[in-house]
Amino acid sequence: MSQMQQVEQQLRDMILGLEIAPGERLTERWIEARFDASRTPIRAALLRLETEGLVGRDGRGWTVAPINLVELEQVSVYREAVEVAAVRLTCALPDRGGFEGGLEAIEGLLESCDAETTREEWHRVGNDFHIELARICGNEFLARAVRDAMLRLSRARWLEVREAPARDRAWAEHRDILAAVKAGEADRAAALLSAHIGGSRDRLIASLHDDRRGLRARGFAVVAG
Amino acid sequence: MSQMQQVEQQLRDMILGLEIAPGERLTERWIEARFDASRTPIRAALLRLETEGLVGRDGRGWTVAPINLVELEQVSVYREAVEVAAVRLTCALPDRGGFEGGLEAIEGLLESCDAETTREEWHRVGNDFHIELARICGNEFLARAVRDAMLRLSRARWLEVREAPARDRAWAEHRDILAAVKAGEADRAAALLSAHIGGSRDRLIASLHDDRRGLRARGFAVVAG
DNA sequence: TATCCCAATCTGGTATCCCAAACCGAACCA
DNA sequence: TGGTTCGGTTTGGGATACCAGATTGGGATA
Repeated sequence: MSQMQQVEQQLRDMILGLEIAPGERLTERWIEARFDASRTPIRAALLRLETEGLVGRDGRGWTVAPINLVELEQVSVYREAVEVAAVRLTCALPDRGGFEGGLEAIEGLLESCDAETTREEWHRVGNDFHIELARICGNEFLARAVRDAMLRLSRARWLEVREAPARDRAWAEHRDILAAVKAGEADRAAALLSAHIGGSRDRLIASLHDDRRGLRARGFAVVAG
Repeated sequence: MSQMQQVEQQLRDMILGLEIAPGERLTERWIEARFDASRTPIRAALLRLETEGLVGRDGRGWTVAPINLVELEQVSVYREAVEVAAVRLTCALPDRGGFEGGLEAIEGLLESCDAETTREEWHRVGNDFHIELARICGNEFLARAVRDAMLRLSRARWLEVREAPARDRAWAEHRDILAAVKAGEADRAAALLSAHIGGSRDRLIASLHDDRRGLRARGFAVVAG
C-alpha cells in the first residue's frame, strides 16, 4: 500500500475516531512529523479527505470539518432519497440480490449483534447495514452515495447519546425493512426505511443540539443552525 | 487563481470537450509540458478529476475515463432519484424558491434558447436547467449530486445524436416540469421529471449503442454493456 | 527469421527545496 | 494605556531532484 493511502487511512481514522477534534486546525508540517511521511503524499491525502468532507479549507490552511447540524440534516435528507431509491431498485430485482453476499449476508450482520456487543461494533454494523443494503441494488452510484453519506454522518452518530431502548428500536426497524425487501414489497420497504431514516435524523439532530455545550466543552467545534 | 485550479479547469475542459479522447492515456509529464506547470499542481488536479470520474487509474498511470454505457445508465438512475427528491423538496417550500435566482431564473434559462441557438448553448443550458432546478431546493448535497451526475453525463450527451424534434420535445418537457413545480404539484412534477429523465436515458444509451462503431473509429474507448 | 534477453528509457511515487503571503508578537508611538 | 506598525516565523503552493519498478526496443542467438 502506498504511503499516500496509509496517511489517508490513518488520518481518516483519527478524524472519525475524534482523536482530532472537529474544527481543529491541521498543518501539513504537523502531519509530516506525526506520520513520518513527506508532504507530497500528505497533500494528496488531504485533497481526498476534502472531497469526503472530513477536512476543509480555512482560508489558507486545513481544518478538520466541524460538526455542522445543518449539514447533518441535509446529508440525512440526501441519504433518505438515495437509500429509498436503492431499496426500490432491489425490490424490483428478480431474486432481490438474495444470494451470495446479498440480503442473507445483511441478515447475518444484524444477528451478529447482541447484548454483549461493544459500542464500536453497534456503530460499525449500523453503518454497514445501510451501506450493504444499498450495495445489493447493483447501482454503484447509489451505493457510493450511501457510503459517502454514512461517512459524513459517522462522527455525529458516534457522539449521539443513545440509550439501549432506542438502539433496540433501531435494530427492530432494520429487521422490518429487511423483511419487507425480502418479500419484495417495495412500497412498504420504502415507507419503513423512510421513517427509520427520518426518525434517526430527528433524534440525532436533537441529541447533538441538546448536548452542544458539552461537545464544545470537549473542544469540538459545533455549528448549530 | 492557483495554478492547480487552472490546470484542473483546463484539463477538465479538454476532457469534456473531447479534445482528449475517452480512454486515452495521460502522463503527468505530458500535462507538464502541455500546460507549463510542474507536477505538484498537476497531481492535485488529477486527484480531483479522479473523484469527478473524468480520469481514472490504469494500474500505474492515468487514463481519461472511457464512455461506459453501464456507468451512464447507472448515473442516470442515480440522478433520477436525486432530482425527483430535490423537486419534491422544492414543491414543499413555502415560496418554492420562486424568487431571487429561483424558478424565474430557470424560466429565463429556457427562454434564452431559440432556433438560432448554437449546439454548445443547448448543451450548456440543458445541463444548467437540471442543476439549477436541484439547487433551489436548498439542499447542498442533492444539488451537488446532480451537478456531479450531469458532469459525468456531459460527454455522452454531447456525443448523442439528437435531431431537432427530440430537442424541442426535451425543451417542452422542461417547461412542463417547471410549470408543475411552480404550481407546487409535487406528484405531477415528480412524474414528469421521472419520465423526462427516463426517456433521456433510454435515448442516450440507444444512440450511443447504435453509434459505438463510429465512436470507436474516432478513437474513443466505448465500454458497452 | 523468430525469439529471447538486457539495457536504456519512461513512469508515477517520494523527498526536499524555495518562495510569497499570511500570521503573530513585540516594540514603539500617540 | 491602547493602537499601530514592522519584522521574523510559519504556512501552504510550487518546482525539482531522485528512486524503484515497468516498459520497450534493439541486438544477439538459435
